[in-house]
Amino acid sequence: MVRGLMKFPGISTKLLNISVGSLCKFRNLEKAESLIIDGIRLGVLPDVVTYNTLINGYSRFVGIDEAYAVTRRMREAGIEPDVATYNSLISGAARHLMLNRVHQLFDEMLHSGLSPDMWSYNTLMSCYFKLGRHGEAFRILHEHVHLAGLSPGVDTYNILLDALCKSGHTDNAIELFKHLKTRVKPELMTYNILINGLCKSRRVGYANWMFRELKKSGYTPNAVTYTTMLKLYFKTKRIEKGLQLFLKMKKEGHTFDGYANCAVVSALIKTGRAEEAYECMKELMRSGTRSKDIVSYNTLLNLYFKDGNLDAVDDLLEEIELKGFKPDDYTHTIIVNGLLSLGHIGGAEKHLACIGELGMQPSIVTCNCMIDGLCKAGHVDRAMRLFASMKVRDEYTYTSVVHNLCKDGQLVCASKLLLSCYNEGMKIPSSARRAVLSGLRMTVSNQAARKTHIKMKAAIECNAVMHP
DNA sequence: ATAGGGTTAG
Repeated sequence: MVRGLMKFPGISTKLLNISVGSLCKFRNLEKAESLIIDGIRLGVLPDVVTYNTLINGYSRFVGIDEAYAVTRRMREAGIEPDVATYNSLISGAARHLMLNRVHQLFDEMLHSGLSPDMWSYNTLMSCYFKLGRHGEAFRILHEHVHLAGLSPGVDTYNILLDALCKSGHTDNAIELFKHLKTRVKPELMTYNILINGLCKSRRVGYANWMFRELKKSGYTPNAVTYTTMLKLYFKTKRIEKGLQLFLKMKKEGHTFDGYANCAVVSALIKTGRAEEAYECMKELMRSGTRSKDIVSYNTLLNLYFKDGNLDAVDDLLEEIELKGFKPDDYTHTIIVNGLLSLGHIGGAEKHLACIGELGMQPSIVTCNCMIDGLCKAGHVDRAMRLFASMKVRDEYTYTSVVHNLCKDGQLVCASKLLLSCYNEGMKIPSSARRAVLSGLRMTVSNQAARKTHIKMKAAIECNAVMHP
């Protein structure tokens, strides 16, 4: 291949870059590097683009240190890194949320006399957003971007909109959308981000409005748009409408990657339609290898568990390992929850322990399932021990514990936990409050307990006014 | 750099 390049001096480096680019794209970094070395031997000199391509590959697929090591080799070859080099390194560090590293690279870039561009700042801002540090992200936009004389592009707005939506500030997102339309042309992605954010916060009317805006602006909805709408239908219990949309998606070729299938299957499982779920899952597994990822395996695993098909579960777990997919938090939750719902309490506890042995930390969702399952199997004491050991808990943890303590007659404990939720501003469904109050209302013979109950009731009712 | 799928309580 390289010998061929020799025949075309001048364009040979361009051809080298194209080859290096496609090798890097398919994670073939060693081959890309040896191609560069062969090239040098034969007089085809790599340029800054060649090295940037390689650095980008290392940064994406290997690691930030390995990517950085290439910049040294680059300098040795007499080529100085440019802004694109640093942007690749920065995005690698940002992907792993290594904020210190990101800042270090910014400093180094400035010291080399290079100015960060809009892409650099976009990466920095998205890193701050992912860390939940919105204030600092906006500070970068207002102070650094404008100071540098840069102006936000549509991609900057996309990042801002997504962050606003995901943090629940959908009103601000809508305002920002109206503003950005006066400055840049929204992309299809811009609409998709907004529709998704509006759907997730149940702003159905606005979501439909944005969908119409999308079509008015001349774009055609894509697989992402439709999958988002599909989820909205399922969430609002419009199963038939969702299934109709899925049919349309299939006809128009929007189900190639299996995303929609997974959404449909899990909706069918939840509504007890296992037969149809199997049918839909079969379509997914028949299609290209691209759609068989850990998410589709998790979906299928959940289906087998909900169907009580433990033999199929075993086979599937073996297949997952054989194919080299790595079980994630969802996989473990599905296993623990599946075992619990089939009455295999000991098996679930064993699996929970084995997560730690695999070097992973059981997720909060997995623990929530375990707590709920233990309670329902009558082991409230064991559940409360796990509850006590959890460093972070969410509304699922508390809702489950409060309900189960009520059922177990531990009303004072349930009341205290419920009150602590109100104090922390946690959103607890009103059903939990009703359970506690009706428990407390039951007459107790013991005079002291009765007094405590009355006090608890008063405190909870007082909170009910402030947290309806 | 930025969009969609899979797990839990009532």
